[in-house]
Amino acid sequence: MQGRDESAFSKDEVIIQREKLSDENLKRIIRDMGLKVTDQRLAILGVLSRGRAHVSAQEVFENVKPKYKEIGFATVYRFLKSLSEKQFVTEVRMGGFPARYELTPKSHHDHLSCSVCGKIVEFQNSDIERLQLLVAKNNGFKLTGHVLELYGICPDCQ
Amino acid sequence: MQGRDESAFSKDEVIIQREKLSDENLKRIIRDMGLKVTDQRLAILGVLSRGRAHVSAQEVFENVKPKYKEIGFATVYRFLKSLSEKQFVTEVRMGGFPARYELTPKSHHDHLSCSVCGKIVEFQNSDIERLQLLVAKNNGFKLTGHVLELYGICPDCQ
DNA sequence: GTCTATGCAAACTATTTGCAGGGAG
DNA sequence: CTCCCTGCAAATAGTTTGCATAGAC
Repeated sequence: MQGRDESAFSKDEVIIQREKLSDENLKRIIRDMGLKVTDQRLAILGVLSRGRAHVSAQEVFENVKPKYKEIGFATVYRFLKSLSEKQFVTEVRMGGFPARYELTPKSHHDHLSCSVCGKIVEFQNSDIERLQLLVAKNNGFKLTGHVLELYGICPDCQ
Repeated sequence: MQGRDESAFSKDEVIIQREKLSDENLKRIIRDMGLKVTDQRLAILGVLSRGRAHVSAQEVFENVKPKYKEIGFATVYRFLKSLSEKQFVTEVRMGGFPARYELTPKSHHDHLSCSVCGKIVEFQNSDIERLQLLVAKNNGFKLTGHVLELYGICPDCQ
């Protein structure tokens, strides 16, 4: 999808290591939430853990449907909501696009998203993080968190 | 609201000047967009320029209604959209909440807010802006905007 | 007078909820 | 066997669009 050579590879861009979760892991996550293990829930979690990060409910639905043709949107939304509430997944909303979901990453990162197609790229930049701390300190604040979302037009949409 | 002395004043912090727009100014804005001047449009712009920053379409509607009881949501949305497209207002979407609109500030700024008392400090930091551009460029994106919100605990609340 | 803007209602998109039956523990 | 979970359909919230009329220029 990206005819980009090594030299152009940004130091900021990160390929987040999403853990490969075994079926047993998935089941434990569900049980830890105090919920029952069902095929649908396993399938939804499977999509989140195996597939591309940042999937919309629609995409989850379409990925699960081949196996469980009778699954409904309600099931997808309801489970995604449970997962969000329990912090197992993070809901990312950008622009007017449908929410996208990712397994809550171990390592912090920010998002760069395309305002045309909605594609999301993750990045980390320690210089920005450091400057944020500085701004907070200069204002006497103790920094506890931040949201940094960059909007732009991706190479494919330009 | 700020029992703080001069020495603690950060170089990053800015007090945003929100311009007081006269009726003539409002009309000019509308004409400059190549649109016709109507009472409804003046009223909508008036709400944006006089009231609190970051109003939702709903709030604009409610503020205009007393004067123009027959106004419809469509008019509000349509004009807000025109204003956004022409960059006269900026659309801010956070979480799953309805979009909020503010007259595009002359000087760009970000927010540092206290998670205890809710106080908001606006700041500018050109180093961070520069780094953001770099991140976008490294990923082949054309940067069009960003949201940077820092959360922390202010001096008074620590 | 011409063409844009408006109000209304209906359409649309993303998401949530009510309900009766189905399945996990 | 008991609830929780599911699918379906209907409901909701925010926003957009189609259309006939009203109004700006």
